[in-house]
Amino acid sequence: MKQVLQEMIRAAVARAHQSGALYSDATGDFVVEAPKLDHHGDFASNVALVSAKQQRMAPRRLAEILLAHLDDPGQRIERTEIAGPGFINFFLRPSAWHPLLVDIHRAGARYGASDAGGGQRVQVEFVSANPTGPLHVGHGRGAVVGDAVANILEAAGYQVQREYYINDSGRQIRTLGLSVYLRYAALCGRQVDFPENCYQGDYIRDLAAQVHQRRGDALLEEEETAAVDFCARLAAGTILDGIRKDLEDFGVRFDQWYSEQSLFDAGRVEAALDELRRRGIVYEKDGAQWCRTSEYGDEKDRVVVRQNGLTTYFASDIAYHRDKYARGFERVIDVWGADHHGYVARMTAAIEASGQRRDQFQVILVHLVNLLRGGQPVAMSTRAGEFVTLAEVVAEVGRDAARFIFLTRHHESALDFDLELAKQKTNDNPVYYVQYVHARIASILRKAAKEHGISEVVHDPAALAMLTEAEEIALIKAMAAFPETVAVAAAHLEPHRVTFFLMELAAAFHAYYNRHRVLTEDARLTRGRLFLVATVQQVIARGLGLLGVSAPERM
RNA sequence: GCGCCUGUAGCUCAGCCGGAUAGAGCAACGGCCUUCUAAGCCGUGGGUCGCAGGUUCGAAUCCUGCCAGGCGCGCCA
Repeated sequence: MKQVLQEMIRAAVARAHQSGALYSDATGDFVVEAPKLDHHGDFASNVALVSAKQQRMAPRRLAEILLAHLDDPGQRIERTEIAGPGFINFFLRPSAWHPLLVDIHRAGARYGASDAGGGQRVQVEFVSANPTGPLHVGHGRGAVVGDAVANILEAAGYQVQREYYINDSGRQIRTLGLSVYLRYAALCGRQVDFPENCYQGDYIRDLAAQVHQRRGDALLEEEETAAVDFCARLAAGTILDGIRKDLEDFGVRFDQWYSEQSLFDAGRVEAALDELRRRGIVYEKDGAQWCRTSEYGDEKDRVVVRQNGLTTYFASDIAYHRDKYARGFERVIDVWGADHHGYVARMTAAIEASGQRRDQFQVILVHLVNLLRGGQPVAMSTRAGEFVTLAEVVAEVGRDAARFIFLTRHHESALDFDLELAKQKTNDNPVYYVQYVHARIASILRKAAKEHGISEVVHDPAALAMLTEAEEIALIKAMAAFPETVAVAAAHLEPHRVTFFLMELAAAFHAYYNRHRVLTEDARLTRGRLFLVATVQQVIARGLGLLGVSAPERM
């Protein structure tokens, strides 16, 4: 509809220019948009303001000339007005909206999709929590944001791969092994000091018990390094299995689980460093090896090989990201916790130094989640091992509520997650507000089949023509915003836009539902309204689907 | 000290690649269930968009400076 009006305006300018009413046929960079206020019409354009200077004419006068030359062959426009400093407001006839309803209905699940991405291969890497402990709510937010972004990019025409990077090498894993080993030794009756920098949580004791169950006291006889290594591998494997299960229960699936250790095993870390050395980007200083990230926008150069000969985490990351592009991804998106934001510049620098463009790499920084219960903060201390896990939260409030709430804020804004609120089945809880629309419509459709013998929603132009109530047009207008919402959400990597869209569409539906009946005495009107609500149901389902939230038939 | 993020109604937040009288939800107050699910709807009140400048016909939005809060600034991961 916007495009139609845009074309009409362009044509009007051209016509006015031809007739000599305007100096120029230039339109400037004008927009047609849905105004915030209803009484500003269905659409408004700033064309007269934008091109007033070029046309050497006052905006309002220019607007008048444009309107005089406006041709509306489709008879879509009911009336127009010139308002404020020179906006042109368009008020459309209800009939102008009806074809859109048919389009949406026909498009089905493809409605809102586009080919903006042109099939470009994109990788979204998210969660990637170290397998040293269970996932907590913060990981949950990252999981949902990453998953929803991936869905939205798919809808926008990208070919998306979801990946989880497993940090299964390095010191944290050794610390994990040591933690389990020490708890195990204690189980065997040894007197042990448990250092503060070891993992404190109860799950470590559980893992130690597993070790004991499997090996008895025998591990104590082995050399400590080997024993710790055994504990590390067993613990990391067990924890990772738990993480997989928690994510699966949360509706998050990955196409690929990529092991850091495999990078070393395949020699990719050395290969990446070798290449950078050859190109003089990695150099030696003070007995360590450094990457010249400062030449690519970072504050300073970064160490990739320490004095002790061990590579840093950053070195693996360089190799890992190099491999991502080698695997054919043209764009790479990483979802990180906001506390890692200091890492963005160096990673971007490394990627550019490795031969990619910096715009091929984007980081989504997901901010903190404050867990509350009834408005009171829930005590959480990772260090002391006291935290509420993602699995516990999902078990308590449900997958849909948790996912939806994680997406009710911009990801760069801290989020308060109140467990009590999330469980409430009231309008305080937006997930039910939206799902309820789907369930209500399902209920109507069931009743239509059962009591009115209407088993199929059919397109009948005469029936659609009867959809003239303000609430009906408002519903169609709300749905009309979906493709742009998806497109903008994809362009900005902002899934919360879909959430807000759904809440608005839901509000429009509930208002309609309370004011008008779908199933009426008038068969034709009923047919039209059924077509309308079936379309709404379909868009709601599609939107919820992008967020990974279910669309229930009953509630 | 430097860098990033945040600052919008009593509370929680949208809006931020410039547009009209800044929007929702919650909370407060008042209404709506013999009819498709009240997990719903309708109405009322509520604002120096952190502050100060600048650019612009026009700024919550862009630029500069300041203030407040969060986070980050390792040869840790």
